[in-house]
Amino acid sequence: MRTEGRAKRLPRAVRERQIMDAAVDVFSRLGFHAASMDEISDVAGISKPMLYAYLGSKEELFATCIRREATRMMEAIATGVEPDQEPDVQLWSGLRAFFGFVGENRASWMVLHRQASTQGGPFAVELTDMRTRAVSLVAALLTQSTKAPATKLEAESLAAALVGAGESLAEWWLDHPEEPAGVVAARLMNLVWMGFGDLVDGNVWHPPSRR
Amino acid sequence: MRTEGRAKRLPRAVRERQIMDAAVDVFSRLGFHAASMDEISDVAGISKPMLYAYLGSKEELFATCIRREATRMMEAIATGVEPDQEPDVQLWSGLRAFFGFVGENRASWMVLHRQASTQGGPFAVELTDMRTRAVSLVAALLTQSTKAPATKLEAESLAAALVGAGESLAEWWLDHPEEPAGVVAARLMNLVWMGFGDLVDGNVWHPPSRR
DNA sequence: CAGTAGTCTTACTCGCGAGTAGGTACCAGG
DNA sequence: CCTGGTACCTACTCGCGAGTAAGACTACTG
Repeated sequence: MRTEGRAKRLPRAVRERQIMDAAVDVFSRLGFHAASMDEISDVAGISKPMLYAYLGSKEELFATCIRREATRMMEAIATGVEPDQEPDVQLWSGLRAFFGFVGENRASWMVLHRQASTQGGPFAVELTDMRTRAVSLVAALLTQSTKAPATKLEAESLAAALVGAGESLAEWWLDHPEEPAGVVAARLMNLVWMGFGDLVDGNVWHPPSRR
Repeated sequence: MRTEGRAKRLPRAVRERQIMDAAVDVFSRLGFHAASMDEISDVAGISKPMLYAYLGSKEELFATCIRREATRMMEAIATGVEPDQEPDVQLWSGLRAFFGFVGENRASWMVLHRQASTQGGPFAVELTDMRTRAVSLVAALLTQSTKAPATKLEAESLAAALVGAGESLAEWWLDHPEEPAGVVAARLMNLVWMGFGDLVDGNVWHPPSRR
């Protein structure tokens, strides 16, 4: 991963990108505390003072990583989802987009999910923000469905459970990469839409290919 | 939380308990890296060398905490679940036991879920062990249900999703402590057993009080 | 070609925290 | 009252990592 070519004297914007990429990589592998600024500057192929000059302190750098990756991910999902469709189709497209993103951005996902959630610092804010947006999205989807959950609290907690199920399944997926994204997404779709009760009886939810 | 009475010259077994309790408390609040041995010994009301004499290095201490709390939790669930019952009732009792434990042992839960899962060290083993046991438990429950998921992989991933949903909902619950454990458990039960599809149509799952 | 702005480096300081050396108090049993 | 053992302490060493001082090298601009 180490940058080799020693390409010298690059413009600031480019360097910042390189540094951010390196930081996400290192943070995802080691976690916030265990990651050292020396390691990050090393992976980025620059010296430490550059790092401080461009991205500030370690905490600032981490927060910036979170923000960037969270934005990337929410955009990926927003792009993938299809509004003005039946609730089940909306959920389905959202899940596909989510698992698609995780599959192609494992490091981003690890920084977001594992690292950010544990460090109680100013980062939790960024992360909680994104998670809240995701939960609200799902909660809105549930509420808009006819006789769905009554109270706001109920919808929110169900949405939290669903988001958590997605996160956890994504985590599991990291250990079983042989499965394609679509299959994993479909599985979760079936779980949350049909429920075990129906699955036990052999009733499954079909993707919109039949439409 | 600081131990005041300066009760002196206690037998080793008692001190070890105190130290473990203090360690779980500190680890849960600060995480593995940010927690210092000085802080732990301070909270436990003893000096650092005692800590090292009794519980070994920081890593050993942390691993011991994980093991103890994981065991406590799995025992709580095993005690709460009712085998030889219909699958839905088994799941229901398991969920109740789980949320009951988390509600009364927030610190234990945080150490287990947030801290242990992120530190890639030798702890992950302990934690993964427990999680695997939990997932296997659920997977077995699913497989034993008649026409349930075909492949082993499918059952496992669904179980992982369910366990994750539980973890996530427990996390959400920490921010909404006003809700009683039973309500939260019932909500998850409805989600995973009935699915949104049924919930949207107003079909809910009833706890076994009707039996 | 001097000046100025921006890129980039080596070589430090300094505090924090893991782990330890070397003791002191207290309680057995002889 | 001595002898050993166990509980317990103060006061260190020492490395690692965050953050910085001070300057060098390049490139554009007049």
